[in-house]
Amino acid sequence: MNKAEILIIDDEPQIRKLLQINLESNDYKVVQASTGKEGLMLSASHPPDLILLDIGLPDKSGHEILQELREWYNRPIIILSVQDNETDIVSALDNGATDYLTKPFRTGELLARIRSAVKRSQNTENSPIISCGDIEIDLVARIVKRNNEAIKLTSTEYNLLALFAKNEGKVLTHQYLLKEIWGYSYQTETQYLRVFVGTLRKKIEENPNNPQHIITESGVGYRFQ
Amino acid sequence: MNKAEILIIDDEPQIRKLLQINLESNDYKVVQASTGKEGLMLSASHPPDLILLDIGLPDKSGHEILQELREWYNRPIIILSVQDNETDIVSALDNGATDYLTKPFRTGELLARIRSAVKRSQNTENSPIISCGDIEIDLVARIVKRNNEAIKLTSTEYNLLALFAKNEGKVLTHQYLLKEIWGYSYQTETQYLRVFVGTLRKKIEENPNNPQHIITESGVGYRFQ
DNA sequence: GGACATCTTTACAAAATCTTTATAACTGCA
DNA sequence: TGCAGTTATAAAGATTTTGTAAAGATGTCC
Repeated sequence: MNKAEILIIDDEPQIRKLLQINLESNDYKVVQASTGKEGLMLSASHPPDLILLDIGLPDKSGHEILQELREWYNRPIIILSVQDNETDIVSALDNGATDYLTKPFRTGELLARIRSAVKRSQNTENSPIISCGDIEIDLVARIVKRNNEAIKLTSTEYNLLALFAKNEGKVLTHQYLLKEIWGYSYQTETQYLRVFVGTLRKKIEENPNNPQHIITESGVGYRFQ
Repeated sequence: MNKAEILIIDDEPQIRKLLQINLESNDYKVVQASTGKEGLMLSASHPPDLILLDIGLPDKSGHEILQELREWYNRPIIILSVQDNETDIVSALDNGATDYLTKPFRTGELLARIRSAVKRSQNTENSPIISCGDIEIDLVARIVKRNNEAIKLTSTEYNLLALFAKNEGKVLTHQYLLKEIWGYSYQTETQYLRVFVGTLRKKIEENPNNPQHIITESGVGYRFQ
């Protein structure tokens, strides 16, 4: 199973270190940024599963970063702050923060709030297995089966298929798919999609030349059924 | 839009009263229960949009109530508690609580956390569907059905039909349609429209020679009904 | 360091879609 | 009826989009 990835945006090295140690020992992969700008770049080039954002950054206010992130990033953002005033908290929550903790925080509580947020964002109607015709996807174990036989997928292939399955029936645009899987800054790389849809079809379709699961919506995107 | 409904489960009347006043003045509908048992009954008979649950109840511990609720209730549950110990918080969050506030709480913060939770739980709701006789258009999934059977449309055909459907009954001029679908500089290309209305009629009309949905308004434009 | 899996990029063929042209059909009116 | 203006349909041509194979690049694990 792949580790969930967490991006820490905080200018204090000792806080970053503390978080890193705690998160890594709880089986998260950690990426760090010391400025808001760096955080925005990192999240755009490779979207993490959750962002821990310090409000008091040197270059830009955390509120600005939050707003910029929320223009496209829709996974959890937990705010960490020394500020314990209500205005800050309310404004952060209303601007799309998932949660708000004041420093010093209790590590156990932070971890629990991270677990809770990640679980909710993976939000699959509390059924961890998506079934769709002859395809079965176990979102917890990250295993895909076709006619009860396990299929070997690379990490990107799996992420793409899981995203499709979570949105069964809906047309997902190229832009959206690229943004979710590769990151905000990859929105124009539609050729990636063609290649990966191609390999996915070879693995999950009965007849890849006449796909029954991943349907092309020409000019728009793809649809999973 | 209907008011969101909030169920308060708390044994202290003065807290309930305080919450009630604050919530109602923020346009929520409020239902109250003074015991865990009553709360379970009320939520089962008429599920609210969000539950505020006090941990320290006289009959059953709030943790038990939480677990029982989570067996079937998947909208937000926010815990209110005088307990500020980490064990309680972690256990509540891991048992499916959406958030955890310690009393005394700040009203503005509670309201912001409620807004945040409600917003998040709502954006997984189903998509709006425009229905029009035997035609059904799902604007989010980008799917068109006739007599419950999916119809394959090209991107331009779909855009045109969606535009028609959003303006059901109104006459849309050639100019307007061309401007919306093709762009400002195509306003004189009425032949495009004829071609695409033609293919659309073939796909969605019972008898394309006697269209019932896309009606020609000679010299002006088209009307969808 | 080298074998291996995976991702990225390139090139080209195939398919789908859009645009244009030609022609037929309809409508209202003298 | 015949005419002018508008609309409908079919089909050829042009363009865009998609699919596939394969080579190059990158990273990982021993």
